[in-house]
Amino acid sequence: MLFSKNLISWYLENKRDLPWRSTGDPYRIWLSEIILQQTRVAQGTPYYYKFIEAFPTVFDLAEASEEEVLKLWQGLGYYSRARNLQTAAQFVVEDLDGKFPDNYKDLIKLKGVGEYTASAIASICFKEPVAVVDGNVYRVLSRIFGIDTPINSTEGQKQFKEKANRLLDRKNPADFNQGLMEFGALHCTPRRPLCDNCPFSSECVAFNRIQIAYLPVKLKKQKVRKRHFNYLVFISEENKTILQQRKGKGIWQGLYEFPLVETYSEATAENLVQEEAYGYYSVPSSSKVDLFNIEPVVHKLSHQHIFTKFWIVNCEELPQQGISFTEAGKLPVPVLIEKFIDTFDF
DNA sequence: AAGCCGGGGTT
DNA sequence: AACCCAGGCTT
Repeated sequence: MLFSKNLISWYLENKRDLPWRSTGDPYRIWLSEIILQQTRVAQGTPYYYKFIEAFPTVFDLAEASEEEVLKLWQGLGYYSRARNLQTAAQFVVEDLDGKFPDNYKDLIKLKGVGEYTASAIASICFKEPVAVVDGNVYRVLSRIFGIDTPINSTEGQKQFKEKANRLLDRKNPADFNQGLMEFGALHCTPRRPLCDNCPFSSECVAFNRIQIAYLPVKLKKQKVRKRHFNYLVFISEENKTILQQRKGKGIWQGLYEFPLVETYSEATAENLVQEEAYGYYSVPSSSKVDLFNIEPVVHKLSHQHIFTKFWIVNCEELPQQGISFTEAGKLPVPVLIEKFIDTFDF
């Protein structure tokens, strides 16, 4: 009780003025929460404005094409969020008569809405007493209460969820939840938290034991996979090129890229031609292949490092249907491709 | 339970 | 280079 009271008063004095804090519209809160999944406020905010402008209501979003949504989402990453966003919007319009769900149980049925997001929307928009547990909450609670169960273990998730729900101010879950996250984002930060000016320092277990650096506990780190991508940048005499859509599983699903030859190690012009001979792409024998970048471009994802070579293929006619560079610029592409296009400057 | 899914900021 | 970010889905 004292904890929640202190927390909420800290929040009311220190909270940032963010665009989604001036609305009670569950559609807008939902949109902001999806955008902010694993994404910093500073990175997500421009996208929030773009989406609200392009799709002021859930009906507008439901009617858009998937390509339009992906193009607006371009650069934000985790593209399944964009696809799920639209699936959920269409579900709300077609199955719920355009009325957004107003409780946790129904919210979590939406594609892309998990325990965290359902709790956030339910508490913020409808004052339902359900505690959120995100990265901030793990950090703040583990430190103040000295909980050293790994936050990415099943036991840890259960434990932190129970703790948050016991602490929750059931009369004001909106400010409690946002306050806990805001406190983690602004004050109890991962590195160098502001302990000398902390309203909880007298009771904080980590501070009293000088163990801030050791909490929260997180199990192992995933090792990074290294991949070698070779993009064939076709350029015809008509100044057209080839982009194709990534399908199936894996990264960048639904986005467009140049024809890709992936190799197990760094490719040379010789073995690249051999790879092609295996039937991926037929490069017209009359065409000239030039390596654009001597040193591979390293594109780093959280779980993969992609070493990339761009091969310029000048040819009279394209081996398949091509598009102009102007059209290519309108398609959603990974940041890796976007940066190349900007550099190459057709 | 573990693996996969982006891009960028911070240290 | 490692860690983290208003996590969720698939296997």
